[in-house]
Amino acid sequence: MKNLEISEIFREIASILEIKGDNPFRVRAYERAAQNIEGLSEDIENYIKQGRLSEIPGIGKDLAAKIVEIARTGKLKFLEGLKKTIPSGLLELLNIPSVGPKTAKLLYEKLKIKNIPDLEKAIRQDKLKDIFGIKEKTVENIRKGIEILKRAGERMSLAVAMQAAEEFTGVLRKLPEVKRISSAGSLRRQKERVRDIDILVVSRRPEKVMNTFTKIPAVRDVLAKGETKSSVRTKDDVQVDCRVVEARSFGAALMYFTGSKNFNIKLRQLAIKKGLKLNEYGAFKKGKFIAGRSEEEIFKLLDMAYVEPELREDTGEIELARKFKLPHLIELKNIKGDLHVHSRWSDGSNSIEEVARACQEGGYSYVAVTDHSQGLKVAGGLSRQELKKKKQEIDKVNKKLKGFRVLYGTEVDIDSNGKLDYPDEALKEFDIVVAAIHSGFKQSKEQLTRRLVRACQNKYAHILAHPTGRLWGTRDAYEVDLEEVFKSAKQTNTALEINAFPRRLDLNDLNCRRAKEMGVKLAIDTDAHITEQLEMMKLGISVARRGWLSPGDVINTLTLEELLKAIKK
DNA sequence: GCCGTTTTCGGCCCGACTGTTTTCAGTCG
Repeated sequence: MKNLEISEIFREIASILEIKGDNPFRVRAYERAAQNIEGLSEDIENYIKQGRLSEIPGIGKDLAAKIVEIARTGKLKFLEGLKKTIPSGLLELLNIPSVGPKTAKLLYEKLKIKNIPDLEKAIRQDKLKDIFGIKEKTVENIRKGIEILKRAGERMSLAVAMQAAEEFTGVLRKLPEVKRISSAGSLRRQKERVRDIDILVVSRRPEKVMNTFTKIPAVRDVLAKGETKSSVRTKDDVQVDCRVVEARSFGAALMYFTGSKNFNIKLRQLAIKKGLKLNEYGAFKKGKFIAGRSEEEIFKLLDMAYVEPELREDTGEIELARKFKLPHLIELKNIKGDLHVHSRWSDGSNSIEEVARACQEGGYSYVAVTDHSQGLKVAGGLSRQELKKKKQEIDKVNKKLKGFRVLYGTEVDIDSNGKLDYPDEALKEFDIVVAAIHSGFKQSKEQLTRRLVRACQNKYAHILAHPTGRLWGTRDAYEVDLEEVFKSAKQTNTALEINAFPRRLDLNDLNCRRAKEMGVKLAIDTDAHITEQLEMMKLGISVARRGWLSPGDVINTLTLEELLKAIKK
């Protein structure tokens, strides 16, 4: 996949052109192209091979040629040339909050500042104030910005963002002045990583809300405080923005604040074509307010279907919404069971009965207890002897429980050649076989692909778990030809997993969408090792929704009888 | 640099907040 490589290059070009003061629309063209390529669910090499590059929005003749050049040579002459025109460190200045292209350029031209260390030195020597237009406050903001940049590591996970947001909405919701409140931004779009948190409030007393908001205990710095909009940074280095609007603007503001940016831009363009103006206060015709109270109202006005927040990335959803052909997205309540859960039999913490009762209380009608296989000693993998005892325990629990079924399962290891860790005569005894790679991540792409394909071809393997092996913060996805795996999964009726474990979320949203396009069935599982982790199903649902999945694409939305029929190979 | 139900040229989403200014440019989302 060259998709990310290409979008990185286009982003870099955009940054350089911006500093150089090039046509801002040209800059945006590169940014837009970068974003659209990043959002593709399909390998861009397929587009090249089939001459379909111009189908990608924002890709014209010129950018198409550049994409081909990068794919062929791994480089782009245009960028190499551009890089020579400015010092390489200058781009990193743009990462400093409050420093944009104009300031970066100014710093370079007046003080020959080429990178962040230069800038820090200049601040220490009090040289910035020599520049016309820069005074005490600006220097202070830049100094703080550098600090923030150094502290702020990566984006936070969706799970952490949900919690952080609750710290703020929980307090604000209790104010009598707050009529409505919602989180927005990438959190509402349920992206797997979130940079900052946006909160939208309806109130007639914005000053009260702003005062409370900026004084919430978690706040360390107030970055900006206005009449209707404020930004703070928490002690955990999370930026939180809060905006107050009137009730009649709630829908318009929610839409605007939810984004994505490209989605908003396209909708506003659509509005213009219809003789309307769309902003965060509403839709206006000749300056007169005509809609804005709810998002639904605005979509209706634009002659399109409601677009779920998770789809708002401008990757084809707007066009489908205008034809009223959007997929009906899966919801948490559609899930009837978890097909990948560990018990005390291997490395889990609960008995089978505890797992079963927790699942039943959660509203499920089945769960597959899938402990590790014999080869995975570190995780307490089960010998064939132990399997027999485990099966007996499951039978016992099943007799006890009414209206619920524990499925006899395993998470069987896929060895370095693609063979499964139990022989077929053991595998065929299981109700559910989940197969997964746990070692040999550094093998070649061909080897890894072959392993997964061979696992699909096993007659008794029902699900491929965490198919790309990524563990956020620990290791990247291993090299694997997913298109090949998808093809094989489709042919052999093997489902691929969306592992809902917060550090995994594997498959991710884009891969998930591609899998669906190729006709592959998915399973959303938590891989829970203690019953509390069963809750993580909601994160898997987020991925699935961002991956355009409907209930029909996911096998664990089926009833027990349907499921057991559907997984037969 | 892209794009076309006004256009193949001339547009390109829109507004809040800040700092340094006496009316606005820069940054951000």
